[in-house]
Amino acid sequence: MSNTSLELLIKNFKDSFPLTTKEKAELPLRFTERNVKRRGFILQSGDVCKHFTFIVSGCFKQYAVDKEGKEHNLQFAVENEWITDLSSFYAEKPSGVFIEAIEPSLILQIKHDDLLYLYTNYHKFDRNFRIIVEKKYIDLQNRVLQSISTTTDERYQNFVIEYPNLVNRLPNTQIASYLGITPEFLSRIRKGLSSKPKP
Amino acid sequence: MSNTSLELLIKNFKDSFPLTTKEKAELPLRFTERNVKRRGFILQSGDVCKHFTFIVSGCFKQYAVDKEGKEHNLQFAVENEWITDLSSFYAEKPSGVFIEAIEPSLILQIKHDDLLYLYTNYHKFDRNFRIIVEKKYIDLQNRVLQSISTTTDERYQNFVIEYPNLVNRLPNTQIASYLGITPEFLSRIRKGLSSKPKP
DNA sequence: CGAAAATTTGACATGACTCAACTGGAGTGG
DNA sequence: CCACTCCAGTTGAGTCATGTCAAATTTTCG
Repeated sequence: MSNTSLELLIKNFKDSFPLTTKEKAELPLRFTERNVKRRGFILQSGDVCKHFTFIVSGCFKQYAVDKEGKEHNLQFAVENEWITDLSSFYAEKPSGVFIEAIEPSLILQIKHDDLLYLYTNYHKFDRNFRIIVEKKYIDLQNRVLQSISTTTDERYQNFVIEYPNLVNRLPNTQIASYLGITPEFLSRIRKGLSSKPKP
Repeated sequence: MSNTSLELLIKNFKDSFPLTTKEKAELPLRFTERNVKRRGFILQSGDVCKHFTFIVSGCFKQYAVDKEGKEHNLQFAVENEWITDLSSFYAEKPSGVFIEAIEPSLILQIKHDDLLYLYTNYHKFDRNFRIIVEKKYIDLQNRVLQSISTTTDERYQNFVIEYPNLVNRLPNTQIASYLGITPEFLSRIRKGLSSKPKP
């Protein structure tokens, strides 16, 4: 594991509860560094999700594919964020989603058993991963709230405000999939058609 | 705290990681039992969410109110489940949601500081609350996936299959609010209009 | 029992999708 | 450097999904 990767990981934990020297020493033993090419997968539907992944650099999307073959983006994740399919990872059951690199990426991955080892032997990891998931839960809940209470316009505006960096990095097709609308309709929203009052 | 309440709480933890005798002894000291009338609030928008709540019996809804005064249900929770506004609870900031009893209910509540006390002094509570939130996260993610990938019909059908007990206990208005549709349209879905081919 | 809430229904308006065609860049190979 | 393809993005026309509003009916709960 490279030094810069390790430092970013330590810094990420530090934002919740800083690690002790002994805890820090575990990281290179338990995490594996890996390069992923653009369009590379770290999880495919049907496989068991074996890793909890920390993104050092790059960008990923997590999506499900419906019966008609359409992709539906569940989330994006960029550098200094975590991604996994929690449901598959903990239950060790086949996943229903894909996790794919949108950009060439550098990641640190920990296997299920190694994470359980950390949980069991160090109180702090239980705590820090509790907080990681809590933050993700809060994001998801805001998203659910938006999906049931706002117009599609507003949801797009909010996306632009909340993830300005993603708007530049992603094609609109991907954002449309995330918002649950067609690319054509997103195009019209962007043109401002739907917000114009009649002349 | 009554014995039956305590037993249900212990049993709830046991489904993740069973508590030791010492840990069990903390529960009556840290949790407070409370009766809530139908339509009673345990959290109102604008207030800080001070408790993590375990439901012994009864049923609650968590919802946000938009500018037009409409309610949007984020989640329901029944006996043997947990409910709080995580975002307000941990940040100790004013909440944007209400949590209201749909039925007369009996609950156990723990305050922020008491929960932090348990987290700090007993590894097991960090772990068990990590698992509680992970399960809720998985539910939410499935919900997001449905909202961006399925028709309204399917979402209602899934709701009926996944929460058969709730369908009996809740008025359809509440379910419509949860699904993000109008009560009128839900009524039509239930009539099967939207799936019927033309005569 | 009586008031308030929930449900259903009809007519109409609007949001959002589909499909097909067109535009305009970003590679790629000659 | 040009011609070509490929893909994201845009646009228009028609259609289906869902919302709005209003009224009639039923259910629920105090």
